[in-house]
Amino acid sequence: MSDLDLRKIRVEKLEQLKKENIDPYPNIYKATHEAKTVTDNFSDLENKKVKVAGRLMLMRMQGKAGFCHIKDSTGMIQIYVRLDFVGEEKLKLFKTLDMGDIIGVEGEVFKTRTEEITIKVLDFQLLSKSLLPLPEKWHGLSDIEARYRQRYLDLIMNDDIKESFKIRSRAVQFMRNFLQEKGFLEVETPMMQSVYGGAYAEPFMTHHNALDMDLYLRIAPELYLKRLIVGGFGKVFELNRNFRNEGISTRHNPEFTMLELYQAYADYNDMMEICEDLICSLVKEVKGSLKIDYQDVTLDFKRPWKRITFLDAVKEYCGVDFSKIEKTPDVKKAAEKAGVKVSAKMTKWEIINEVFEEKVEENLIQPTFILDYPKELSPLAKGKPGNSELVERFEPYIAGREVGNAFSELNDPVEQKLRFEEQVKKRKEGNMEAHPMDHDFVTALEYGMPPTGGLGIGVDRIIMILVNTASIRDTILFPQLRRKDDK
RNA sequence: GGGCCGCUAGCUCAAUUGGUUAGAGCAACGGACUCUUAAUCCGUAGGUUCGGGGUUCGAUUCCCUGGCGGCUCACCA
Repeated sequence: MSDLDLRKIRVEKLEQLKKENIDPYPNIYKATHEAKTVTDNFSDLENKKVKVAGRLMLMRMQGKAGFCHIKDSTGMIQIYVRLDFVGEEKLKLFKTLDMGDIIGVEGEVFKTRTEEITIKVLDFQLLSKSLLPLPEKWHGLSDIEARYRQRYLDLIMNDDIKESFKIRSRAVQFMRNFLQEKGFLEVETPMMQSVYGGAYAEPFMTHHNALDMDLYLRIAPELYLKRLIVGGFGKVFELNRNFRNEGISTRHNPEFTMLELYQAYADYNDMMEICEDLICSLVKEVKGSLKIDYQDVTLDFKRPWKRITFLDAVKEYCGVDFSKIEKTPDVKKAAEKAGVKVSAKMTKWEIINEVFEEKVEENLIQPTFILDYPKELSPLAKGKPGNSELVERFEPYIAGREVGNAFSELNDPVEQKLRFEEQVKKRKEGNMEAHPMDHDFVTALEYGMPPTGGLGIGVDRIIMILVNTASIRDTILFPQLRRKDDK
């Protein structure tokens, strides 16, 4: 039977209901209890009247009586409908109901012979007629594409995905509370920017008609948050969406959630402390332990996490000590010898970074801080004293993936301007991910920004670990998909 | 964007080397059934096999092309 036929039958039922003056979509129903509160408080509620509302998920009718399960936001509960209790009219009406219909039931709480907590229905009301059949009750909805495109069906049928999004909500809430308790002020800065910056990425472009001006969706809030530090806020954070116009993968969605925080009179060591504290507290809160299973490994978040410099990490996993190699051609030779492909126009630090990505990242399973990155690749970070080529920057890695980025913020306006100019030069050479010049940001720095530490954490990637999924799509309710024409 | 894999009834899945009229369970419809648990039993109906083209006496199956998805590589930091 095609879905149109199935729908037609239900539409006819709908018409019939209207003929009988039954509103299939009444405005309100006041339930007194949720499914879980009934099952959790049976001893108090036994033989008492309750009103519960939910979606019909299972029906076992046997002529003049029947058991069904309804599901509300808290879970499932069994209901028992019987001719003796509801009368002939209502039983007839009940039999016309379909799985997926949303009903409100009023009745007494009892236990069946098999000890299942059940509501003996004395009266019920249809609250919303469902016109389309639900997926199969046993296997549910497993088609991955359908689960993303019709997430509502996924949520109705698959309790585990619903649980994942509850965890996500709790985690985000936890991060906000954690930071607010530490004195950080949550702020909101522009998502539509005329100059974008704060990360290496291509932006989405849009246009404001009244101003007749192109705008970019932000790739990061960084430069605005630092303006706020200039303005005198001591601790700020923003937890919201970023947009990057790049490939989609199990680890990338075009819009994703980022936490960025900035603290005046702090440096990257302070950020490391906050990062460790935040993530460990979060893991403990959500998972109840600092040791958790993720895919096929066990992650141990016990503090302190491993700390190793960028160059030492390359040395450890690739066997080459690039700190001892000065000239670009020699760096290139060493990289190629290590089996890393490099192109002719790459600079020394781009090559070493390539080696890091190829050889090191996949090994960083346990929570690890990689410290002291190349200055050339970190145009917003402050230099490391005593080394002209490195900056005070770290990235936390978990399960082989970069989950954040932090540094002692560059607050020297003259140097910042030079760094931007280097970026602009790279752009002209064809690197479209390089930063554009942001004159106003430099101006802000010229008024003076205190020494500041900043930290960014990829929220979706942290959630992936908490809900043990290999795909970022399982942490985003409506992941981006290619448009599919209906009909 | 490249490579590999997938797409069959509303859902979950079958269909022999290319061979009758594409099957089954659930859902639906009709009937029986007043403590069921994926309720059971009897019966009925339901298909653009992702779209288009080709090869063939014959295509769900083979070829070409397009669509969508998954994994992966690239881009991404």
